[in-house]
Amino acid sequence: MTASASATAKGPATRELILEHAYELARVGGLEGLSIGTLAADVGMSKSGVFAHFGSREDLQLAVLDAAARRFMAKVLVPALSAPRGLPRLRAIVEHWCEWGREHQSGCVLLSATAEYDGREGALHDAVVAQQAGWRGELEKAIGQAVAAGHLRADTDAAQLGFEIYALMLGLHHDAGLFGFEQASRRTRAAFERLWRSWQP
Amino acid sequence: MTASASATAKGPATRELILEHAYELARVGGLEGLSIGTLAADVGMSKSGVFAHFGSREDLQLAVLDAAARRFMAKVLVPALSAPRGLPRLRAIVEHWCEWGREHQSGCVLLSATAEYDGREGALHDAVVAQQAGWRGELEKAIGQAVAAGHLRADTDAAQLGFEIYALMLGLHHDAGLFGFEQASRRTRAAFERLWRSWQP
DNA sequence: GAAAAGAACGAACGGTCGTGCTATTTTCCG
DNA sequence: CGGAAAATAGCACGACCGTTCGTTCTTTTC
Repeated sequence: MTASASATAKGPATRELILEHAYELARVGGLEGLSIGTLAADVGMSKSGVFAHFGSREDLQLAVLDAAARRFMAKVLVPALSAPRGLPRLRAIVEHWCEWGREHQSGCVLLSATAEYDGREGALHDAVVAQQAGWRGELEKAIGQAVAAGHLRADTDAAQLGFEIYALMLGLHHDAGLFGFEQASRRTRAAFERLWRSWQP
Repeated sequence: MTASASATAKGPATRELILEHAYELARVGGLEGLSIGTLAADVGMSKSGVFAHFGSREDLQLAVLDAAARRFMAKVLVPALSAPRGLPRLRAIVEHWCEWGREHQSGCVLLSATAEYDGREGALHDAVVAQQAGWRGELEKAIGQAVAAGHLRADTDAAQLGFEIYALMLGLHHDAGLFGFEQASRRTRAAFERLWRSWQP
């Protein structure tokens, strides 16, 4: 086959299918717990068939991490962009983020990846840092717009507020996994109301 | 050897030595990444020699988790008990907790364990939940004393404040691992000052 | 329809995993 | 010092790991 283009080639399609299964497996076992044999059995393929789509296990893990990041952006950031700039959009981000947390009680690839790789070095560590820094940047951008719109105090430190928002979401995920989502969700919402209030102009 | 008691028997002593090495290894690789072979090489013993001290890998992991919990209590809670009850003690807990975070940038067994086991079931999951619930209980107890002493608002919800404190410490650990401890520490302290202020009577 | 390319398979490799079993060494008490 | 008991080593096992290689089946292109 040369480069002519039917609707969809077979290769990329199954690669996507594999990534979908891998994503689900990694949610429970983390990227470190993801094994090619288990993944192949889950997809219904041979080990070598799966392996051929990624040059190595590390490349597979990188691809799963990237897929997770794209999903997160599509589920949390993109829908919030339809809310008006400023505090409404910030609230929308948090809202969709909580929903993401509800759907990922069994584990979130992005979070487990930070726990798995923050102490080591290598391509995965770098990718995790880049992903986290990118998302934090988006968050701070939305905060900056809320400041510019006068919805938050003019002397708001975007990085500081971004940290506190992120910390609350970490708390949600942590407590949801251990003590149940409903209780954790209630406390998170209460904390956010206090947070918004204390940064309002 | 029967049950008579010299100063220290050999067995428990090397068991403790093994646990020390295992704890350090688990800080980096997590409890899931802890392997008996690597541990044995690290201690300078044979695999079977190490293995004999714990009936199984799972028992080893449980022992490491327990050792981590005892260390945490000894480093964070116990020293804070010498501060007077109420807000001073609460602040002391946070202070020693931050110090713990500084010494555990490369990874904390207790936190990685929650990430590794919160979605599964089994003895380790149960142990993690018990440990986390126990610590949260201690935290809420200290909060309750601060309320009783009039250092915090009388209508303070101890569980809610406990959640928010814990969330900030999660934020510290997260950001310290990814972006450096100093920056994360500054933001955590700033957040805590705001937090205390917003719950003061 | 022949030829070329792509995709998946199956078997095998060297390693490491956790876990048994049997010796051998070390420790401790009388 | 001697003998029981505890501690450690050595070895082997089956299972799984990531990876490589040659083969086969399917699809596309000429």
